[in-house]
Amino acid sequence: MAVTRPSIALVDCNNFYVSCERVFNPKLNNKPVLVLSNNDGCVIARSQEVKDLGIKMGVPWFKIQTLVKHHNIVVFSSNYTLYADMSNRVMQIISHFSPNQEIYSIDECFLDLTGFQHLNLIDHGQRIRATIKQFVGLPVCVGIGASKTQAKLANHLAKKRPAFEGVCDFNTLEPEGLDRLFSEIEVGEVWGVGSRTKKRLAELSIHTVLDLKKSSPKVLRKQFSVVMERTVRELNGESCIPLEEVAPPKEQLICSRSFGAPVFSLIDLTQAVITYTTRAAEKLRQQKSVAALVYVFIETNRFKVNEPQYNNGLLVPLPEPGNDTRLLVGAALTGLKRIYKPGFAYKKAGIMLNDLSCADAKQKGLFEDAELQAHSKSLMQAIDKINGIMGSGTIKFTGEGLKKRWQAKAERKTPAYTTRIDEIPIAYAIG
DNA sequence: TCTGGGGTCCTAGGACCC
DNA sequence: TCTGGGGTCCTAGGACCC
Repeated sequence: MAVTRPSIALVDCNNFYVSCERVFNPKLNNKPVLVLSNNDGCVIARSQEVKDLGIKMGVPWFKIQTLVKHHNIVVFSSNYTLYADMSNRVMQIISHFSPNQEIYSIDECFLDLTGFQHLNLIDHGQRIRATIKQFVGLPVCVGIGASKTQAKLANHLAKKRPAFEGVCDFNTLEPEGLDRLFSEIEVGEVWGVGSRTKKRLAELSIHTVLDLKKSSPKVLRKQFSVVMERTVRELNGESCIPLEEVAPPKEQLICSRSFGAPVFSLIDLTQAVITYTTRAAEKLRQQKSVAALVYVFIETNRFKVNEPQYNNGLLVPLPEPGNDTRLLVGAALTGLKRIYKPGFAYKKAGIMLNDLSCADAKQKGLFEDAELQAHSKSLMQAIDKINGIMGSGTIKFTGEGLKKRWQAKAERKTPAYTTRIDEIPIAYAIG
C-alpha cells in the first residue's frame, strides 16, 4: 500500500482586524482601512487598498497622517474584544472540517487533512471559505501542503494570486510545477526566514524559495541552526513540525503597556503596575499555574534621544510560588519601589511572571497555612468568576486607581458589537 | 504631540565542578 | 618557564512569529 503523504492546511483570515471592522460596517468594503496598535501607536493591520498605497506594517501612525488624509484612509484603534470573539467563531467553524486543529494565532489555524484525500481538497478548502463567509462574514484563504512550512507558503500564494481563487494545494502539483512556483517566490516569504536571515542567505546566493529548497540541510544547520535545517526539510515535503492540538501552558506571562501620556510619579506607576499584575494574575490562574518570580520594569521613551533615559527592571522571587493577585502585586510593588527614580518621563511599564509551574503539582511549603491557602484560592475564584460574568474589572483592587492618567490612547475604537448587549448593532428595515 | 504587545526557540559563553 | 579538559547548568541576547 502506498504511504499517503501528509496534507496540512493553513486557514488564515485576510487582513483579519480590518475585515472584522468591515463586517459591522460594510461601507468600508473596497475603501482603504487600517487598524492601529495599542495606544494608537503604529499600523498593525491594513486593507489591500492601504497595502497598495505602500503603507508598511508597523509604521508609526504620526508619520503617515498626511497620506491618511490625502487618501481618505479610515483609521481604527484596535478592538481586541471584538477580534477575539470573531476569532473564536471562526475557529469553531473550522474545527468541523477536520478532527485535528491547531489554533496557531488569533487569525490562523492548521488542520490535518491527511486521510481526506478521497475528497477533493481544493473543494474542501472552498467549503471552508464559503462557510466562514456565510456565518461570520470574514474572508479567509486556505493553503495546503505536505508540511506546515509548505502550507504557510501555499497560503501566501492563495492570497497573492487570484488564479488560485483563495485555495492553493501544493500536493496537486507535479514536482516540476512546484519547483517552478518556488523559483518565483522570494526566500523571505518562507516561514521562519526573517530579514536578518534573508540577508545572510543572500550572501550564500540563496534568493528564492527554490534555492533554499535545493540547499543542503546539513550545511545550513552548521551555518545557521537546527531551525533552518528543519525549514529546508519541510520545504522538501518532509513534515518535521508536528501539529499541536492542545496548547501547552505558557512558560512566561507578560503584561505591559505604553502610557497615553508621560508618567512621572511613583503613584501613577504604582497604579499601572497593579493593573498589569492583576491582569497577568488572571491569565496565570486561567492556565492553572503558579509563578515563582515576578519581574517588573519601567522605561522612558527610547525614541526621544534628547531626553534623559532610564530603563530598569528587577526580578523579585516570591517566598512560595503562587497565583494570588495580592501576593504577586506585593512582589511587583516591592520591585517597583526599588527601581523607581524620580525626575524621568516614563513611557512604559510592565511585569513578567516567570518560572511558572502547574498549580496542582505545587509543593506544599513547610510553613504554609492550609487555612490561609484555602481562603486565598476561594477568594481568587470568586473574583475571577464575577469578572468573567460581569465583565473584566468589575471587581478590582483599589490601588489600580479610578482616574487613570496613564491609560493608553484608543481614540478610534469601534463598539464591542458582539460581546456587550448595549453595544450590539441595530438593523433597521426600510419599508 | 505622536513609534505595540506577547510569546518561543536556539546558541554562545560564563560559572562551576571534577 | 610551565598554565588541562570535559561536562553541565544557567542566563543573556538574538532572531523570529503574529
